[in-house]
Formats: sequence, C-alpha cells, structure tokens
Amino acid sequence: MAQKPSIPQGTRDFGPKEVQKRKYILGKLEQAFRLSGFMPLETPSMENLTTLTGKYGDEGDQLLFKILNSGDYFKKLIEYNQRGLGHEEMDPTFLPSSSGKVADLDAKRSLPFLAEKGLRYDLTVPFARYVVMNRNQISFPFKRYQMQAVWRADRPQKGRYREFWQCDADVVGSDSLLYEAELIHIYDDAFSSLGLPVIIKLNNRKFLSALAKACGAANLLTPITIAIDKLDKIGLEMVLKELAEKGLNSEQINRIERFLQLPKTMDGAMAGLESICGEEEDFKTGKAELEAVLKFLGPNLNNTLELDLCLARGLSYYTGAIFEVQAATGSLKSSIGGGGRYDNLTGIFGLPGVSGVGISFGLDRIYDVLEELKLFPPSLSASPSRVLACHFDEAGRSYVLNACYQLRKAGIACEVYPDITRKIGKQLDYANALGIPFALIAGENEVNSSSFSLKNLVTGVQSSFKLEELIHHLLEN
RNA sequence: GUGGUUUUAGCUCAGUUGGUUAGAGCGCCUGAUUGUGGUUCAGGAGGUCGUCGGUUCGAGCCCGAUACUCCACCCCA
Repeated sequence: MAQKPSIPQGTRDFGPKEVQKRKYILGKLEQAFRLSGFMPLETPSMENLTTLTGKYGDEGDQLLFKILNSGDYFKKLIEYNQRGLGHEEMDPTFLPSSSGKVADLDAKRSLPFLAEKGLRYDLTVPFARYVVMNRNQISFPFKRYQMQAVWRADRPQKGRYREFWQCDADVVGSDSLLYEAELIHIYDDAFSSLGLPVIIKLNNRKFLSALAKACGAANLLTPITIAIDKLDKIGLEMVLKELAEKGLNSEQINRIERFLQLPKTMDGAMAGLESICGEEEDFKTGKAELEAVLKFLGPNLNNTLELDLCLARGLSYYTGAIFEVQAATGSLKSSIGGGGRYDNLTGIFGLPGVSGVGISFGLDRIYDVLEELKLFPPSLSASPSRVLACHFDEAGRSYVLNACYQLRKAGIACEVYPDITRKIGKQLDYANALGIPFALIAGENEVNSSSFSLKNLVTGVQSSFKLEELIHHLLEN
C-alpha cells in the first residue's frame, strides 16, 4: 500500500523560485555583514543537550527538539529505576519512581537517559559555546556572522515555523558601544538593500532594571519586563492588570504606569525617566550608553530609529542595549529581527567577563514580508537560462547545441530544447513558462546560411546573427 | 502545552434536510495554425472528497479518532 507522503508540522519544502528568493535575501545580508568586517561561522545542527538546556528559561527548554539516543535507551533507565536510591553509579539528578514503574518516572529527571543531543534553538548559544572552546585561537574582539536553520517545537502559525533560519551577527570581546552603532547600521543597510522600509526599535535593559529597583521590586524584573513588553499588543489596562497579578502593589504599579506613558522623544523620555528612577545607578549608565550609541550612529540612517522604553525582549541574557526590527508596512506585526548586548553570555561555559553584542535577522519572516509587499525582483522567479535554443530537426538541434557550448564559454547561461518537434510554439511556450527571455531559433535556413535567429520574447523582436555577433549581442543586452 | 479553525481537480473555491454519474473558473493537453509564444474558438484529460473507523438501505455532508492548515493564549525570528 502506497503511503501518502508528508512533511512534519511547521516545516516546508522550498521550490526553485523560493530558494532563489531566499538566497537573494541571504546574499544581501551576507553583503551587509561582510561590509563591516564580519567573518562567517557555521556550527552543527545538533548540540549536546547540556549546552542548550537552561539557557532559554523553562519555556525554552520545553521548545527544544531532543534527539533520541542510539541503542537501547530504555535499558539503562529501567536498571537505574530498579536499583533505587543510593546506588554508587546513580546519577545524582535521577530520582527513581516510588512505585518502581518506569511509567511513574519524572520526565525531566529521566531525560538524560533518553536524549543527550538536541537541535539548536538559536545561533547565539552555539556561538558562545564555540567562543569558549576556541578562546585561544580567536583574536578579540571577534566579529562573526552565521546564517543557519534553528528549530523550535512551537505550535506553528503565521510567521512562525518549527524550522526556520536566523542570520546573526555578533561581536564578542569588547564592550565598546561603537558596535551597537555598527549593528544598527547593518540593520539599516541590509533592509535598505532589500528595499524594505523598517522601524528599528532601540532600548536599554538598564532602564528597565532601574525602574524595577526604583519600585523596590528588583526580584520581579523579569515578570515586569514581560508585562511591559506587551503594551503595544494588549494595552495599558491589561498590562497593569498583569502587574497586579504578579504581586505588585498600587504604589509600584502607579510608578510603572507613569513609565509606560512617557513620551517617545529622546529628550522627553529621558526627562521623564529621571523623575521616575533618576536616583538609580542603572538609569545613569543606561542614559550615558544610549547617548553614546546615538552619537556613534551619526545622522545617516535610511530607516526610522525609534526609542521604545517598553521594549524588553524575552531572552533573559540581555543586559544593555536591546534592538528589535519591524516592517514599517504589511500585515506581519511580529519582529523580523532582534538583538542586544549581553555582558556575560560565555560565563555559563566557564569564560566570565566577556561582553558581547549581536543582532539577528529572521529570514523566513523577512521572506514573508517581501513576498506580501511584492519586493522581490522578478528575475528571481525565472530560470537562470537567458537563452532557449529551439530547432525543428536533428540537424538543427546539433547545430544549436554546438552554439550553446560557445555561448556557455562566453558565460551566457543557455539550454537546448530536448525533443525534436516541428512545433516552435511549444518550444516558445516552454521558454515563457521558465521566464527565459531569448529564443535562439535555427532550422534549415539558418543552418544553410551559418546564421541564427534570435527572438526577444519580451519585445517580440527577432533578428539574424552570425555566432560572433550573437555572443556580443547577448553580452550587451 | 491549552482552546478554536481548516482540508473537495495542478491552483482558487462551489456542493441544498444524507439520495442516481461530485461541479465552476483558472491552469494543463490536443486541434484549428506541418518555422513563431502570451489573443480567440473547439475538444479532452485530470478526484482513494486529508486519513482511519463508526452510524445508515445509502455519507463529500452525520458521529469518533488522527494528521495537516490557519488563529488566539504562552512564548518568540
């Protein structure tokens, strides 16, 4: 019985046109990265689970794709469970089930027996892992870009896939704010070259921690930032409600409400912040950092740069600047890029005191936006061939095949219609379907006069050429 | 992980209270036109109705399960 083929939820095949469009985006991004001196890096699709777990919070751990161990992965688990606590070989994190049944085991504690590898969840953690492992070979500051797939066991919806590509540029080993400005310029350059107008949002985590400290709720920084981050989406009332649910009192909420209503202008926001948490050290350094970044940026951005004090971003390792990019138009409201400064990402792998800052582009979402706004160049939907060689008989086909070899030597992409047919219409239809702009036509007349007819399928103009003239004509048009 | 939603021809979609042989537009193939395409006209091919099971004399339609799509939470590129 033939099975109906399918692919896993949240994954996609990419046809020729889609691949060409994706590579076009990748090319533009790579160009922008390399223009600022970033070097390429690739890491394995799978990492050890110990590298990945605990880096993205409990939510993130649940979204990791785990890879089943090879061999009889159950055998060891069952043995450990039967021997019970206290055995000398016992893994200290492992707890046997009180019933002695495998079915009653704690899933989280048992996981290491079943899976020790997982698919990477982002490119930042593997990068940090790479930096730590290769610290002696790397010249700091180290600037790398990386464009690879990542996987999340999320439930798919619009703009959200289980396999998608991130394109990251990070700098580690320097706390210079020059790099914040450089990365913002990369965002600006890359989206300009794609013809996509965007809003680049900027904030500094230190403002948020200053706010939390001024409220006397430094321990609630994460819940506060998560709630604040939703302001655009759920509105002021709901944010305040969520804050109350997290256990903040009315005085604290009042202060946060004033924060949420601050003006978006640079001067206005800073003045307002001063009155809300001006005493906090984090505010002062945050303000100084922001001012320095703006100074380094200069005035030459093509896109809108917006200070958004409510921008928090989920990843908990950000400590300074935070970036997020949204398309200025189109239906996709979620971010198409994000990043920030993390003071101590490599610390967890045993290399403390190394500061990094990075940005990420979401290839798949950028694709969706460009597609919706029809911003891809039409040539990306066409065959690479510029010429389809058409013919009517065996002699014409050989004649035209030989010409094709000459065209290719001259760097002109071309191909020969494979079948012998008197129907030129069918051959021209094939060229049209593939978006090939020229038809080279040769029958008895052309063979006898050692010439070629070349038809421009866009304009309909047809003229006769000798081989040399043909090559020149194609190179010039 | 929770809740909802979608699935019928290559594509976009109709399909009445459950009733004979499941339709349309576009696309595709053939011919009018044996060496000139995108127009027109005529004809034609193409369906396990997502999958499995159930109810029924009878299921595209009703019921159950499952997968996929999309959406809202959660979170995020």
